[in-house]
Amino acid sequence: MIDETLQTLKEQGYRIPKTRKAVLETLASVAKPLSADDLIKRLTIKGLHPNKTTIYRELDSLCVGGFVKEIQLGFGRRMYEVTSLGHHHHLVCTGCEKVEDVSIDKDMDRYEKNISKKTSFKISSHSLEFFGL
Amino acid sequence: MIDETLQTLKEQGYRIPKTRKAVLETLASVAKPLSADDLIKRLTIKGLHPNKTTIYRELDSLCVGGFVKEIQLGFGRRMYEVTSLGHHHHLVCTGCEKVEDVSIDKDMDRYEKNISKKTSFKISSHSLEFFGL
DNA sequence: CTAAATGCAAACATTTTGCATCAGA
DNA sequence: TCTGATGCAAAATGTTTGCATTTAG
Repeated sequence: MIDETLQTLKEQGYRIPKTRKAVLETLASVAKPLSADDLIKRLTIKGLHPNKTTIYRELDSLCVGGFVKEIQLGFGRRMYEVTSLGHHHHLVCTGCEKVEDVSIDKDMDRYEKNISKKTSFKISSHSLEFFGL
Repeated sequence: MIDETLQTLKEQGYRIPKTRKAVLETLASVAKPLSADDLIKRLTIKGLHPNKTTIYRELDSLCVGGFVKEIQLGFGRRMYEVTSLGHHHHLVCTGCEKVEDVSIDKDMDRYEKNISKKTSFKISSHSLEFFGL
């Protein structure tokens, strides 16, 4: 639930203006990657009229706080997802830009550890996308 | 060798102006993802002065032809690699943007097939990036 | 009250388009 | 020669910044 997230935000000194709440609610309920522009459209439907600057700043804050993360899908714009969905991968349709989630993580940890061992690279995350139709 | 690529290009009706040759040579010799701007800088050092429009168009053509592919590293700009390097994954330093290649593909095909079976999604490619320091 | 959040306009960075000109085969 | 490639200027996208104003707590 996002109530928990809001609580954490408050404790960290963030305030909870309606835009922030709506951004989190929207990202959580859609459960798909959205762009800044997607968010503006969805909030507008809800009767809010957030400035794009606000949305970009909002997404940035939430990323820094770890509540949201940015993902790269090759759409020519940044896409964002709530982290509370848990780690997963994406099926990306190269035709219509539709995105679905998949989780097939069993072996990924092993991979990461292997690579870290071999290369002394400190891995903090990975992203795996499948492209197709 | 890129001679082979150039030959293929010719057979497909492409011409081989010096910019195209230099773009392919550079991408092949650097063997790391480069942005349009990186390419312009490198070609300038080689005494060429390609217009950015030309470079973007060039990269686009080579992608369509399958000689080059675009990869998403979250740098805020598109990065390109020659496909002749073979499929591999990337270790991306989130501090300095340095990129290294890794190939750990043994199980990926199995994953792809599994997903295709379960979801009727036709996978044409995947990308896997590890982020860290 | 006061620091955080917002809006606006303008700046930035990257990529694309239209059109006239140039050049490889 | 003829079509593909190029250059230039301008526009389209997506994102960021500075600064004055508003607002949540």
